[in-house]
Amino acid sequence: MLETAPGLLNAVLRHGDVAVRLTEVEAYDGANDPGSHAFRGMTRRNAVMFGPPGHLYCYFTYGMHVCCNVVCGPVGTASAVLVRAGEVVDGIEIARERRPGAKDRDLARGPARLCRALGIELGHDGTDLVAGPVTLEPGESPADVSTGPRVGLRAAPDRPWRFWITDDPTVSAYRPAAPLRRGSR
DNA sequence: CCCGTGATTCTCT
DNA sequence: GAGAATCACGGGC
Repeated sequence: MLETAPGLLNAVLRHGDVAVRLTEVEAYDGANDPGSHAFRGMTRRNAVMFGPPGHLYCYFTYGMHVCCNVVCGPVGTASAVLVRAGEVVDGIEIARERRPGAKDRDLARGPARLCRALGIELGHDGTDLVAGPVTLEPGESPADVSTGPRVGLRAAPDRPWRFWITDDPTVSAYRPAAPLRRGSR
C-alpha cells in the first residue's frame, strides 16, 4: 500500500487527535527525477528519502512552510510521495485553532497547510509511520482518480505524477508553476 | 496580482 | 569559509 502514489489516496494520516484523509498526492522518483530533492544524491536533509519505506520525510521551504512526504521505495531508491492535500476527518476543532480564519475545507488544502493542521514539524522528519507519533492507516480505494502534471515544479513539469480524487473539494487549486521572481530571466 | 521568509546547497576562492 | 542562488507555498492586497 505504500508502494504507489495513488495507493495513498484515501489513506488517513494521523497525528495525535487530528487525522486527515488524503485526497491529493504527488510522486517523486528519487535520483531519476529532476524535480526531486534527491536528484543530486543524498544530502543531510533528504537522507530519510533514501531510507526504508513507511517513514515520513519533512522539510522546510520558502522560509515559512513545512511539507511532508511518505517514503515509499526500498532502501536506496529515494522515492517519495508528497502529500499535497486532504480532508480533516478527526480533531477538526484542533485543526481550526491551528489555522485561524481558514474555512473547514481549506484546513488541509495544500501541502504546508496540511502539515500545519496536523501539527507536523521538522522534528517529525524520519518518523516511522507505524510506530508514530505520526501514523498512516490505509483507506478504501477511491472510486475515481484523476492524474495530471505536478504543481509548482519548474523541473520536469510534464510528468503526470500528481494524483487526486476526482471532484473532491479539498484538492488544492492547480498552479502551473512557481514563477521565479528573483532574476528576471 | 505580488511579496515574505529562512534553511539548504552549490560554487568559487 | 563565505556568499549567492534556489525552493515541491501561502497569505495579503
